[in-house]
Amino acid sequence: MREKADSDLVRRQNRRIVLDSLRQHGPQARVELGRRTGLSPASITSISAQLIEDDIVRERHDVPPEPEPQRRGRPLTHIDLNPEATYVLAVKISIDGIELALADYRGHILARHMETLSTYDAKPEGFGATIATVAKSFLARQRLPARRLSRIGVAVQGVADSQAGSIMWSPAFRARNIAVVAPVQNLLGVACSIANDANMIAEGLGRQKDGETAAVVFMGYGVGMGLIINGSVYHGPTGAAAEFGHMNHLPQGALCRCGRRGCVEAYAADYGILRSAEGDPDRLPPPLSAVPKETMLALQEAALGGDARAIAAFRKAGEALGFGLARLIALLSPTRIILAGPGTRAIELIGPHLRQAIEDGVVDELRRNVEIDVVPIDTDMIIKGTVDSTLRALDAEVFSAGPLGKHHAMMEKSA
Amino acid sequence: MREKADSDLVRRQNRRIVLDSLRQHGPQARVELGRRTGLSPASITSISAQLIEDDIVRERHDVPPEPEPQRRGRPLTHIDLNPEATYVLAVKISIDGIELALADYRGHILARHMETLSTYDAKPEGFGATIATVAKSFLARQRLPARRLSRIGVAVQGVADSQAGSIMWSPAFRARNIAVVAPVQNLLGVACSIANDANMIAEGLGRQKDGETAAVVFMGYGVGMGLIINGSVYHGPTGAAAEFGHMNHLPQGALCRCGRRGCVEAYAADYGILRSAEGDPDRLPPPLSAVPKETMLALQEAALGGDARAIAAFRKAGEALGFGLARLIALLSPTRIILAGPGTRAIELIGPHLRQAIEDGVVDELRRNVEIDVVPIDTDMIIKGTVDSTLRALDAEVFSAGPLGKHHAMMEKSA
DNA sequence: TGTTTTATTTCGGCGTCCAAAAAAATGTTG
DNA sequence: CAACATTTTTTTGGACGCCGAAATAAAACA
Repeated sequence: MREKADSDLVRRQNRRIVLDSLRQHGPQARVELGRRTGLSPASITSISAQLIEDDIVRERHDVPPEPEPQRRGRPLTHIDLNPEATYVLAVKISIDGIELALADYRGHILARHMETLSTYDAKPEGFGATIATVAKSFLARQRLPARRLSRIGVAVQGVADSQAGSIMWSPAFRARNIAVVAPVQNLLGVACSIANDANMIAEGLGRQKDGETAAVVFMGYGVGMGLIINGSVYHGPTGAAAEFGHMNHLPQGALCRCGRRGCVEAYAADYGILRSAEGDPDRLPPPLSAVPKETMLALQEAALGGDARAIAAFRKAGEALGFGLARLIALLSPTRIILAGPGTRAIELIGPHLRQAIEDGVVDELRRNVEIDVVPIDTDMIIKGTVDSTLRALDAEVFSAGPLGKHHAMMEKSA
Repeated sequence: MREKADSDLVRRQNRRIVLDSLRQHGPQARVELGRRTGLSPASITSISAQLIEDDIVRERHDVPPEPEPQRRGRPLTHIDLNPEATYVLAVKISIDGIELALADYRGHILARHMETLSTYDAKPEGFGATIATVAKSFLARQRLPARRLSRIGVAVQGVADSQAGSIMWSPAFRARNIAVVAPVQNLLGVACSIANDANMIAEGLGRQKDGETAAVVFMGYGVGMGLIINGSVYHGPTGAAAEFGHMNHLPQGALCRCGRRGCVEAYAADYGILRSAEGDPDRLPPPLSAVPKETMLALQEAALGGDARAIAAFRKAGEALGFGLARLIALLSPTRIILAGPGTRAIELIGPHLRQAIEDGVVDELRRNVEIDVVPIDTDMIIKGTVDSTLRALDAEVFSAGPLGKHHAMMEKSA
C-alpha cells in the first residue's frame, strides 16, 4: 500500500522532478523546465523561486549559449544547480586501498586521493575508523569542513548489506561483516551509505530510459552486476543483490574465491580464466591478489595467436557468462545488457561464445527482445556512479523537502 | 522521472489507498480507515462520501460483528466495497479447455464454467473469437449484460505478452503468437488483459508484506513462476517475465517442451519426472497432453516404496529446482520463496534435494535470509488470483479517478 | 435524565496547482 | 526612434484537497 498523498507530497514530488531535470539536462530556462516536467509556468516560477531561496539552485546569466543566434522575445534565463549547495564524498574500497573523490552538488569531481593500503588482513572492528581517518585528512587537505559535506557514498566489491551498513563479504577482505556506515557517521558526523560497486556503475549508466529493466555486468578481477529493474537500481531487501558473479553456473564446478563451487566468477573473472589457461585444476584455490593487467593482456595475445588452452579458457568464460545471462533473461527478460569493465578487452574472444550460450539457453521469444552492449572501459565508472547515486539520494531525501538547514534541524531534533 | 503531482494525483492516490484498505481488510469503520491509511477523519469522511456517491462503496448497517461485545460511544458505521459496483470475468486457458469465473466487485465468485475443448490445434486467428463466444454465452446464462462487466482477465500457461495482448508461446498450443486481447475487446466491448498463470498466483498470494521480494513457484504439468519485486508483481518490459520453468539448468541437458535443452521444467515438471523415472532417454520428446494425476501419484508411491529409479527422478527434479532457485537467490535475494501447485504433493521426495542444491549453490550470507514455504495445493489459485489482480487493476485505473460512468464517457470520447 | 465516550461531520485555514492576465525584455519595422 | 510583435517570466485569483478544531451524533453509563 502506498503512502497517503497531501500537499507536502505534491511539493516534494515536483521539487524533485525539477531537480532531476536540472541534473539530467543541465542548465535550463524555466520554459524548458515546464515543457520537460509538464508543470505550468506559474508553478515553475514558484518552485524555482523556492529552490533559489533555499540556495539549492541559482540563476546563471553567464553562459547562455544560444543555438540559433537571436530570436525575438524576452531572452531565456537559465537556472542551474548551485554547485556550492553542498558536497559529497565518494569512497571506493578495493584490495589495493581506498579511493576518494570529492564532488560538488552538480556532480563535478573537485579532488581525488588514493590511499594505498592492504585491506585483506584489516580487522573488521577497525576498518570503519580507518575510512573515517583517511576521509578526514583528505577533507582537511581540501580545506573543506565536514559539515559542508552532506553525504558519503561507499562502493565495495562483494556483498554489501546496505541496510545494516556493512560489508557482508568481499574478496578484498579475509574478515566478514565489517561495519562501515556506523563508524563513519559517528566519527565524521556525516550521513553515509554503502553499496555494491557494480550497482554504482549501474547508477551511473542507468536511468536513461523510463521503466526499463537492464543489467550491467562488470568483468574484471571479479564479476559483478548492477540490476536496473523498472528504471531504478534494484538493491534487494537487504541491499545485497545481484551477486551475478556468485550465481552458480555448473553444479560441482570450479572453485570460486567465495569458497563455493561452480560460480560464474570462477570461470569468467581474471583469475578463473588464468587458472583455466594455465591448465591448473579447477579446484586450485584462487590467488588472493588481483591478476596483473599485463598477465591478462599476454593471455589475450596468446589466444589471438592460436594458443589452444588460452582460447579454451576464454571460451569457458564466455559460456559461463552466457549461460548466466540466459538464466537472467529467462527470469527478468531485460531490454538491455551492458558489459563493462576491463574484462571486456577480450570481448572478441569471449563474445561469440557468450552469444552462443544465450542462444542455447533461452526461448527465442525472450532472447529477441534483449540488446547486448559493450561499453568502453572506464575504470572510473565506479567513482562516478557513486557520486551520481549519492547526489540523487540527496535530492530525493533532503532537497525535495527544503533547504539543508531545515534538514539539519530535524536531524538534531530526532537525535 | 516520475510524473508531476497535483491535486488530481492526490485525490486518486488517496481514493486508491482507501479502496485498497477495504479490499484487503474487508468492511471497516471510518476511524479504522483513518488509522490504516494515515488520513485524517475529515479526509476519510470526504473521500468515503464521494465513493458512496459514485456507487463504488456503501455503508453496511447489517453486519457489524463486534469483537468485544459493547463499548461506549457512538457505534462504528462500517463501510464496504459495493459488490454490485461492477463485475469482472476471469478466464483460465489450459490444454483441456477454457475455465471461466464471474466475480463481483468485492471479489466473490458468483458463477463458474468449464468449456472443454482441445486447444492444442486451435488456429491462432480464431482463438480469441472462441474465447469471446464462450464468454458471451456464459454471461448470457448468468443474465449479465456485457456492459455490466468492466474487465476480463485472462491467465495462460507459458509466455504471455501482456503489452501486445497475445500468447507468445504456450505448451497448450502448437501455434505461436495467438492474439487474445484485441478480439475479445472488439467482440465483447470490454477491456481485457492477459498474463502468465503463475503471475496470477503471485497476485493472489502477494501484496502481503510491504516492499518484499518473493518468488512463487508453480510445480505441476509445467513449472511456472510469479515474481514479486518490491511488493508488486513483476511483469517485465514486455509482460513476459519469470520464465523460471524455461530457465536453463544444465547446458545441453534434457529436452524440454519448448524445444530447448536443459530447462528446469525438463527435469521438474510432471513429464520430466516421469520420463526420468521410466528410464527414457533425456532426448525423448515430451508428451503433448498432461500427465494424469494418477500416474504421478503412483510414481510417488513407487519412490516411497523404494523404487530406485523413481527416487532418482524426484532427486533430479529437486536438484533442478534447487539450483534454479539458487541462481534466482544470487540475483534477487528474495525474502520468501513459495512452492505451490500439484507438484508439491511430492515435496518430501523433492524437498531435501532442493534444499541441498540451494546450499551448494548460494553464498551463505544470502541463503540465510530466505524462507521457503510450501502452500497447500489449491488448484483454484490461478482463477482466484486472476480475479484479484483484475480487480486491483480496476481500482488503480478506473475507480481511483471517479465513477464508472465518467470512465465510460472518457473512453467514448477518446474513441 | 444528564454525563461520558467515541465516531463522524462541518468549518475555516493552508498549501499547491493552474489559467489568464500582466509585466518584462528584447527584436522588428515604418 | 517609437510603436508593434514576440517570447519569457511573474502576478493574480480561483480551485481543489488536506488538516485541525469545534460541533454534532449516537450510543453506554450512572
